[in-house]
Amino acid sequence: MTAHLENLNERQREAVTHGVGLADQSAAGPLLIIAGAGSGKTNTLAHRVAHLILNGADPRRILLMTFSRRAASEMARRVDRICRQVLGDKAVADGLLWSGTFHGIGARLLRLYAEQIGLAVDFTIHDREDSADLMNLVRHELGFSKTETRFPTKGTCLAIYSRVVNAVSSIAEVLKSAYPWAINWEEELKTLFAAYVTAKQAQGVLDYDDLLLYWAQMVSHAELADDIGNRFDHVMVDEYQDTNRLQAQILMSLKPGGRGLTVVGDDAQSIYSFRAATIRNILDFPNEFSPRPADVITLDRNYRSTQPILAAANGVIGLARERYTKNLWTDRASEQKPRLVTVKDENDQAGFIVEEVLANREIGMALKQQAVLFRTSSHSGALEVELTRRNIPFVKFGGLKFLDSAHVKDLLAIIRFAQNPRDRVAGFRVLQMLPGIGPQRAATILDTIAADPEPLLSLAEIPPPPKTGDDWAPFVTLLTALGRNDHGWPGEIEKARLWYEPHLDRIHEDPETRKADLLQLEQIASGYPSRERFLTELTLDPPDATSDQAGVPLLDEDYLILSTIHSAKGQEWRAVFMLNVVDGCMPSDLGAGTTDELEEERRLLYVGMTRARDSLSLITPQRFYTYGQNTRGDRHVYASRTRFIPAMLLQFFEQTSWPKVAATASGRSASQIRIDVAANMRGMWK
DNA sequence: CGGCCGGAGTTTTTT
DNA sequence: ACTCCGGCCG
Repeated sequence: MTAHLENLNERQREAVTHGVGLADQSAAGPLLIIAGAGSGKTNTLAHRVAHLILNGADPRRILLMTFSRRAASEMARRVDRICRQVLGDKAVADGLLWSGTFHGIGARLLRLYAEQIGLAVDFTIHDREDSADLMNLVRHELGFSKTETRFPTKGTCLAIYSRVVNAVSSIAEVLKSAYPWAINWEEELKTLFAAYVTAKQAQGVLDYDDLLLYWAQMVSHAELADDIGNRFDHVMVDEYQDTNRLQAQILMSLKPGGRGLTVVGDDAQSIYSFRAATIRNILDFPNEFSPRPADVITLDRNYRSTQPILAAANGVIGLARERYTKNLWTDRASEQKPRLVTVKDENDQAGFIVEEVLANREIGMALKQQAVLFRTSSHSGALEVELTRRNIPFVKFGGLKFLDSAHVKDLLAIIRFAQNPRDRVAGFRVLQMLPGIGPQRAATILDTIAADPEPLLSLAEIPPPPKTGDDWAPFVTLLTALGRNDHGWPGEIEKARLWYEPHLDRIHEDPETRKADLLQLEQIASGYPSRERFLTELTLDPPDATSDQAGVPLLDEDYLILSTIHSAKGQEWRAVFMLNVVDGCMPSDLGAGTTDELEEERRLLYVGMTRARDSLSLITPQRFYTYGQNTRGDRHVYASRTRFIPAMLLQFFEQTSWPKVAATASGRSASQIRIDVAANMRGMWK
């Protein structure tokens, strides 16, 4: 019964067994696990869940909140494996029903309790862009688009709103700390946000922030909090350093005494403050409870990286202004220090990586075991071109998503409008796909049908807009069918696609590649049991990779990983390359304003470095391309090594440059080479 | 309604 | 340098 504990170290075992099997369960207080990078955090958490189940806990009553759904399914897989090892073939972890992200769990609970909190059960969820569109609509209606001096853009308005909500703060505070240039708009913003909230409610839509906000409101009511809290015997939260105040509030309402509550995280890896995450959550956690504070267990043995890599990473984080966790240690010895590679420019940077990646593969390291990390999605541009040219398959995580492309959003808007005809953003988008219909006419039509209890069916009674012509009838036929549920799921997405394709030809460039995307979307859709599930899960958990080829690479195919550092969180590779480790990229020029921002950039470098198992290369191009701002005209900038690796840390690195200067060793330069091209040409045909 | 032009603001990471 | 937004005109 304890065989599964044998592979753990003492600290991990302590974390896994904490509070389990006590005669008096009420003594099982809250637990904070500070888990350094590569310390077996996921493994420990998985063992804890498995251990609880093996000791009689009901998996259906365990709430497990991770940062992404990828992390959640990985966790479930491991829990299942551990349980099977002990119990034989009995599948146990299937019962792990409540695992997902904060937002995903929030959406589920809200549907469950919708009636009790006065929410439409069939609410749809707006992603960032939809929310911005709605904000813009409201901004227009209130006349803020025509102010004397410029009013903040829709994106900025939404960002301010979002921060106020997630940080449980006030408009005044947020403006003062993060948007000082907009400080005079406080009153208008208040009006705008009020109207934005009203609009969302009238249309039965929630945005990302609402999933947390409504949840928090729901559990601020004592009886509902009890009811929801009592559904779960154990609540576990991973990556706690990247949660915000609102999330902490939810957690504390759910388990006020902290019983059965476990949170895991590492303050040195907090990199989401732009999303209002606060490090205070994890630091203050122990003292949230009285009279007895939470127990704290620290995992500081690193199983991932070699000693030289860890020494360098420790050096970097050692210069942080504040830190709370201890240095990591390992017994994985190696002679190879991480490399600091100087190259001329971004092209050489790409050339270096291609050469190294291929060399690694020669010695048996699959492409998948290697990753290229960067601060900003656009930094990998030159590399992507080079990889494509050299026929090296890759998959990129982070940055622009499949779902962000206009044609995919178009098709989704049709489905969303069918699901929720009150959703004005979706309706607006759908109607404007037709020729002869712009914002004005779309608004009128939406107003007219909104008065009808069956808006989609009432479309048939609208007189065809004069310039829409023959396109009107098929449109009405489609939406009426969708409104009556004629085609069922997933059949209706095909009908929608067939209707849309001719319009796509008219609206967008290169329709062929776009059509391939739509087929792929249809493929994805068929994997979901219902329209509602499809829409909800796609919004909360979009497919996060893009690749150089159309379509998702087959699972057995080998490909190189390209990822933003943010998307690399929690992962590891044998070889890691980091692009543009120069001031201006790391730290990002624009994120280097305040000390706090700067400190977060430092942690970002640390997170990137600690992803590496065996080999780590930080690349510093001497010259890199930059987009305008103050450097007008001069498009290239001479860069210097990141300030996070000052001279005193150079001892931890091997400094090299590429290409090797040995190029002239053969004794002749390119200018001395003579070849007879003409003879070669003739030779081609002999 | 849709296309074109001029001006202004711009970040970068994601649920 | 680039994109987005809003205004103007056909």
